[in-house]
Amino acid sequence: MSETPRHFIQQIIDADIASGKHQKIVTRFPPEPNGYLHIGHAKSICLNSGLATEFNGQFNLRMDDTNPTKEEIEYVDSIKEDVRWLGAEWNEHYYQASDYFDRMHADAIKLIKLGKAFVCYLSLEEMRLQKGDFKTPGKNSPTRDTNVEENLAAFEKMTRGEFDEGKAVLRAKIDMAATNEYLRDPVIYRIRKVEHHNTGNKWCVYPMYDFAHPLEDAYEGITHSICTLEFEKHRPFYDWVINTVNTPAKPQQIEFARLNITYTVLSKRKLLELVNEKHVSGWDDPRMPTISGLRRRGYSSSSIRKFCEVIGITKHNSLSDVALLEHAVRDDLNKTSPRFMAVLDPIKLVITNYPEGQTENLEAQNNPEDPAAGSRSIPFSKTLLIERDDFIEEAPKKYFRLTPGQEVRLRWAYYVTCTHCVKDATGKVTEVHCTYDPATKGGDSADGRKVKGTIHWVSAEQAGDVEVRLYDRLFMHENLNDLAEDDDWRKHLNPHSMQVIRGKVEPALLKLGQGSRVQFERTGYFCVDKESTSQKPIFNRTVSLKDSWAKQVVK
RNA sequence: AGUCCGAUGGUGUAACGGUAGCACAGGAAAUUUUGGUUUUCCUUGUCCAGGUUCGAAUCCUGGUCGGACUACCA
Repeated sequence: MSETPRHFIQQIIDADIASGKHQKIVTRFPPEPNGYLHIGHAKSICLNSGLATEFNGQFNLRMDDTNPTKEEIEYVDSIKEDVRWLGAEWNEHYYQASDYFDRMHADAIKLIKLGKAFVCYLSLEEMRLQKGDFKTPGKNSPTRDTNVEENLAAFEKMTRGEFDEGKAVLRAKIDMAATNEYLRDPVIYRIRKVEHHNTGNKWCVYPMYDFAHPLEDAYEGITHSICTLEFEKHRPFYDWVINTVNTPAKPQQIEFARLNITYTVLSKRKLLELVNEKHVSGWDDPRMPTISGLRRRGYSSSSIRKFCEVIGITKHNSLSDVALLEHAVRDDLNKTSPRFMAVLDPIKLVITNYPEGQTENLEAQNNPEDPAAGSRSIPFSKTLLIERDDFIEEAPKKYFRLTPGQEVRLRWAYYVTCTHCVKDATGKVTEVHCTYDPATKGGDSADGRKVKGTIHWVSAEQAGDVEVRLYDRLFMHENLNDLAEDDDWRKHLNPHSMQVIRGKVEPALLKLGQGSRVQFERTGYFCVDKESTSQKPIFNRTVSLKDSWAKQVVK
């Protein structure tokens, strides 16, 4: 009878609490530190930490670092930073799979002693051949029935480094005829003579994910081990490990659908390639769907959490419209970001009847959505800069901006009436001229006269110069999971995903620190880039404002 | 091909045998010192075929379509 609908995982937990199966729940987010976190991970982080919060349970952050050849400390650091930034609180519950290597090794020996694991000397290729396929059952390994003592000794030799890589593995002994291939005597330990970023050279045998993961969960007392759909078929082996090793805790694996977003790639491999092939400037390029990229782009963590809430949790694959993400950030930034005026494509506006050389300061509200945000003062003078497309000499119907004879409001300033424009030899408009009504100071007319249009401006003399980076979607193709095999996803990169321009801004904008999020009135939400300095201010466009006039024009 | 999983407007989701609802997107209007915001209204949906039932998105059967799986990766 709750107002908010409950997704299937919440329902499972509701039932587990009701039945007394668990008094307290424990969830975890277990990234492999081999890449940066992206918005798809955010979905999982919000889910797991959100459940822990909702049920007053515990949330663990755990590095799943069981493969020393792919993982790096750089990634560990970025993952922690991103999870923290998202607001998921792990408190003291930070763990690393590599911290459990001793216990896992002991549990592998336990399996050998139970007659449930054996050392196998088949080559990779031989093992593949003997595995069978959908139709045909696999063949038993020649060493499948080796006795416990020999297996123990052989595993000891593996552990001491007496075999070369690939010469021996430890396998679970289950059933080579199982319809689920993950039960056909899967490999649980392999030899890797590589330094591990955490355990150094202590080990040369490392556990496989399918063996390690259920144990990690059990060691930590995870009650609900939530993962993505592709692990569904691994669940029988997950349960086999838990039950055969007979761990005190019995975590339950639950799968949900991973996130897909239109015009976006969310595979670690492709993101890595975007970085390595220099299609973007790095993992935190503002066009990247990584957490660090979104953050640099100006997304707030609350907008990302909101997005994750809105898309829901299900068991079927779907493709979320990127507009949902953009809506979440606009909605948040509308309420929270202060407004400023910035002109991105300037053209001169001369107020012919305004006194030459005079400057006055005008008061502007910082955020109409939030009176508590206060106000600021903006310099005004005879020569202003306005947006080039806020003037059209021969305007279409319903055009509310400047055109000869039309009166508009300069935001927070005066009503002005356009008189004419000045053009250069090529016919390009170089100046717009107008007259102002001194009685409309502040942007209001005492006689009740209305204007349809309000435009933004900056005072030419006082305006600051800034670099503005206009970002657009990285890809032009809607569903990048749906390409033909011979179709390279790189061919769908948007060549105009970043446009760098010079803008003119009101002075107050120059005082902002890196990461500040603002709205440029009538244009969009922007934030101060991390490369921004007082000598060279840089603004990133997070997302444009909705523009119903632009839609009108298209029609 | 086999096994498993799934299918609700254009998109993402809710409804747990009893009025198909919400959000986004799209459209129309009102308000507006941002053609923003806000408000109101509108368009569009239960994969198909049978069955059970007074009643089916929901349960059953069979199809169709989609996804996952054939690593000493996670």
